[in-house]
Amino acid sequence: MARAATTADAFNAVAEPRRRQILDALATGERSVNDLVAALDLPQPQVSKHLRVLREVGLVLVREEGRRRLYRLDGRPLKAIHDWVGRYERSWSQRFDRLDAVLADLKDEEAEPDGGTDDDE
Amino acid sequence: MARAATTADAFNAVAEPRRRQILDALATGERSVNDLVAALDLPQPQVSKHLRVLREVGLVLVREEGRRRLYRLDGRPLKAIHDWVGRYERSWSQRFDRLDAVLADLKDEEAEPDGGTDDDE
DNA sequence: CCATCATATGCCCGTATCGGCATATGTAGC
DNA sequence: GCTACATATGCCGATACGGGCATATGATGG
Repeated sequence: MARAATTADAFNAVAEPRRRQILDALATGERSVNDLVAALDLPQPQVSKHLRVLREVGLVLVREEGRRRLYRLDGRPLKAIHDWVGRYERSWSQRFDRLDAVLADLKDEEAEPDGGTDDDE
Repeated sequence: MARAATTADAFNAVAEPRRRQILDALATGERSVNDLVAALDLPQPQVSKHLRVLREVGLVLVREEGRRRLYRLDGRPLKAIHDWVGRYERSWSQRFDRLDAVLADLKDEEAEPDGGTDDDE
């Protein structure tokens, strides 16, 4: 089977650093391919290929203007990532550490009703 | 070169759905490998391999208890993802749509000072 | 119509993936 | 020590990636 296609979903598409760079560059607004080539200092074919992936997962939209193509960000597919990752916020935010400790203690008590080390608070 | 290693960073590690499932299962608390095997209905070697990847990027911690290994979530590496994705929140949140439209209009005016279609808003 | 600019595709390579299966390592208990 | 359990590792095949480079497609202007 191998790894899931990069076009499988936003998670895979965005795992590639260059693709994130492209999105970052597009955050300011519409840009042509050549614009991006200059901004990211990458060979043009690569940029086009990365844009293809981003387009297939719906992260960018294209608009044709004369002979150039203007790419535009569409971050909606990122919401899924944000939502999923957001569920773990407690696990890095100091703000939730105390709560987690309490929950862990409660779980321990469930498992061992006789209570073990009753480390304070 | 090929795709970046799955162990390159949290972005790549988490792009794999099964690994997300594992993290989800660990969100409740520590679990042994066999626990996860049962919960996810996956062959044990696969679970072990996925756990290896998650460990290498620091998303899980292990604790040895007798002959079993208890894995525990450590979501800190997810913060980078959350931070990056968070910068795009405006692009999916309705809350920011109006602001974006205004910004886009401003940009258009910059580009075409003679004004084009002045579709009201 | 022909040359030029802008972008997309195609092909080759080396690499690392994930899945499946067998097996190695390691611990527990008799 | 040997057997059973728990987990990790190794090897295989298939796949598709990302980079490099050449080239096709497409639109513009003379």
